[in-house]
Amino acid sequence: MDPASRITEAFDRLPPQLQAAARFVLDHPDDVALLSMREQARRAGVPPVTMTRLARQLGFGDYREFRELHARGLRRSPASHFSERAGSLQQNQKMKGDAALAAQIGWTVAEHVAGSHDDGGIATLIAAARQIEKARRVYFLGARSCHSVAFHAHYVYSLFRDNGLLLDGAGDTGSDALRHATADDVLLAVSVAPYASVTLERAAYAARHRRTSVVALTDSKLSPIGREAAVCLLVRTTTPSFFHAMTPAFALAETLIALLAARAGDKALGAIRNSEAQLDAFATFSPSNRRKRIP
Amino acid sequence: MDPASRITEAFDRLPPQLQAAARFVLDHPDDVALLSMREQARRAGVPPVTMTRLARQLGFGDYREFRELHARGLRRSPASHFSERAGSLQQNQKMKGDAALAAQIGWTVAEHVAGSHDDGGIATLIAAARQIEKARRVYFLGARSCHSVAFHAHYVYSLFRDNGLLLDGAGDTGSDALRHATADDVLLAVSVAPYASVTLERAAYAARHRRTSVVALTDSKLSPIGREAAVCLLVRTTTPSFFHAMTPAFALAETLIALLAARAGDKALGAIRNSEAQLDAFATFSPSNRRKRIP
DNA sequence: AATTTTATGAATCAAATGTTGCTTGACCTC
DNA sequence: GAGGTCAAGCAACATTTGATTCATAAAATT
Repeated sequence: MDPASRITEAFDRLPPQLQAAARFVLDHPDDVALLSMREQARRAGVPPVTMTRLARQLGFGDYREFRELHARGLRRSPASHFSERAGSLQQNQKMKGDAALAAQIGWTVAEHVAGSHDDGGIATLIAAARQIEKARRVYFLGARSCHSVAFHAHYVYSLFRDNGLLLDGAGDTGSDALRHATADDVLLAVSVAPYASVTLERAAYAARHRRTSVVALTDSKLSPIGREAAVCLLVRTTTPSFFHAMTPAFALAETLIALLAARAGDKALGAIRNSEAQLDAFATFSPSNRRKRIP
Repeated sequence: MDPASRITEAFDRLPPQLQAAARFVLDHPDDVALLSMREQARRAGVPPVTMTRLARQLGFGDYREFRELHARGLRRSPASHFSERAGSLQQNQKMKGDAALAAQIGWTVAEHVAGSHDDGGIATLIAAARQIEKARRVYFLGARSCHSVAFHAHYVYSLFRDNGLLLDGAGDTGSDALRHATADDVLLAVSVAPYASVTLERAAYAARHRRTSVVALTDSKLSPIGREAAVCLLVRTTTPSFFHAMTPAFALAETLIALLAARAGDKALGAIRNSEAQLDAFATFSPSNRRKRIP
């Protein structure tokens, strides 16, 4: 529950000194997260113990708990929706071992997905869409763990545009097409740590020698590819598991393509009908339960 | 001056370890203000000294100075304490057109990811893991939009097990390997609407003629492939966008593989070190900022 | 090849943090 | 007035924090 309302609710039942502390907390919630507890006590004009007691009185085990709740409200990407749910679920059910791990992975990733779609994320998403829309040709590049992302983006993109090219030819011919890249083209490059060398080399080649604008889908502005890029789509990849997660990158790529389709409007719709007809002719999909949307 | 721009400006002149620290700071500015310096160092994967040195290098006398600059950017204006950040909702409504769509997609998908990791989801996830663990061989199958999911699952799986096989040979030889499938094998088949015919045919062949158990990653227990399956991992694919989302399926697959790695414990760890060594020999990854986990 | 310079992490240090135990004093009840 | 309860604060505590020192390793320079 929101700590502020918890305080106001309990305020009247508090002894005078605790009320003084509570008032300070209520008036300076940011300080609770940013200052040391002793410093808060100093400013509130109470001895440090009082702060401890306040937290305890409000039902927290720790002052750390209390502080972290305030910190969560302060963070700029407050996607905390999922981890909150995680906490309660886990306490209720006392998941153990594998189940707990799996659950934590799921919630963390969900949070990362939501987090990459915050205001800043969407702004860059739109910037990327603009770049791609005016491109003569769009190259999709991603190696190893990032390959699936590039592949999928290209696949869906190709359902409504015919100027997309996936750079993954067999026999190391993957990037031959880049030889014909121009300054009017866009390279959508996917690369998160650990950064596959091929991707970096090819993106650098495209950017420097072909003057192609690079839209990077990566994990940091300062990643090798982020520095090369005109637009930088950022995602988190950390998880409690052994590996890092590609799901957030996948999600952002998917949204980007959906955004492009939406912006193309009827044009995209017509193209998709076209694709459907062609795929029908090949009996690509099972006839039962046919849906409207292809991918 | 803005610490972020000060970092990007000085980044190139920094030694590698300081760059690692700088990256963390730039990627997690909130954490700089809210976490202890040592904790930041831990998360950045550098010793605590490095953080001190970074602050000093950037022209701050103290780490405290550095942190306080970040804290200042975090503080809310006094007025907003009471409106309690109804921000996210309001902003969503203020958003228009593309931005609103993108935000909604992100939110919906995040919800689906979290939803597929609920109690039931995790139970089946563990059931699937059990099946796979005792398998002689594990086949990965997914066509079209589901290909990326199968590909990624196989890629990560192969980092610590050598009995995985991706069914996607060129020239329509994709499923020749299934001819040697046995009842001791498992087929992980990914198939969501609209269901690609190849996947269904091949899964049916494996299940009926080879007696191979099928673990299905699909959108309904009643989907063509769900009825064939021994274990059924379910995901939602609906979005407000034109297409349906593959991200939830991707996420669940990723968790499944992570779960397998975790359950394998040290065995998996050793195998991964092995993979790392081999990839190092081929200089697969960029040496800068090497992280611990591969995929 | 030799020498200087730079980069890095382990060990160490004093300062601070949050907590606990104990004491004091006020107020109430019987 | 004795006994009890509750607030409140002091002092000591083990931890943790951020900084410093020093030895070694790696680059750059001569």
